[in-house]
Amino acid sequence: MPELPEVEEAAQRLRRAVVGRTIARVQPLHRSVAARVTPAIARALRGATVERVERRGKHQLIHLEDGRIIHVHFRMSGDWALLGDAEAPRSARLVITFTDGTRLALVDPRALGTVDVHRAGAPPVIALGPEATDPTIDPAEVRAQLRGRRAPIKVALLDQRILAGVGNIYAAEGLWHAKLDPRVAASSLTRRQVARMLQGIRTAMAQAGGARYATDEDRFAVYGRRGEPCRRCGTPIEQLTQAGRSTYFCPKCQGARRRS
DNA sequence: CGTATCCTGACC
DNA sequence: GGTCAGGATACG
Repeated sequence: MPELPEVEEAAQRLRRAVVGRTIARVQPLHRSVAARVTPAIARALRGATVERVERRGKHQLIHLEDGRIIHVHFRMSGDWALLGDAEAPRSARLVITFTDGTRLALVDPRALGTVDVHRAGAPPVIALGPEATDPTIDPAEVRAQLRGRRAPIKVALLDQRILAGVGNIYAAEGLWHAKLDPRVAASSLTRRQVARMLQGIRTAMAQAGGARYATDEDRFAVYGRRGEPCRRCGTPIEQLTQAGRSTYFCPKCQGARRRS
């Protein structure tokens, strides 16, 4: 499931599965896909060969040799599944069959994911900030982006134009690592605090991408842990709602009054 | 700016 | 039955 580390992992599986292969058949199985991949568009994909797979933030771009691009976004619950000979699961929203028999499914229980086919020469325009995992990001530039934004920092982080790939979980996790209060105005962060926040997000994402944990419980420091003791100071983790999304944080070590 | 909305499933 | 989900956008 899908924030930057998970989409990156999915894109790698996709790459291994489809680069160099030729599409034999495209079957939209739900209106979430069929609304944009019409029967004519699906038919026209037959015979096209995949040249490469690119990830930008949480977006995946399947570049075809003829210049067309299949643009996929998992939204809340999308993922790739290789079907083999198995029947497509109930949650499959799109199945692509390749000439060598490879069968790839977009599984997406909530059916909020999107698939768009762009014709050659008309690539998608996606407004994204720098990749959240990029260690060369200049904190001063991110701070400049955050100036004049009255939203709380946690809400601003969900705007993909600030940092590409940060979602609700890693926004909370990154702020915890950086000991920053999710409620403070984005515009109030110092350059130093922004630098710490960037490091915190990278730390959180690196932990997700690295060792696999047995359960979700061990993967996150604060996300989904309301009432459990903070790993740093033991204070119970609190949950609040910001812009309609849950935010988890430690009221003590992410307190508003602490400086740098 | 916050809120509703798309859609389905899991859980209380 | 209601509420809540790791996303993004169209609203008012």
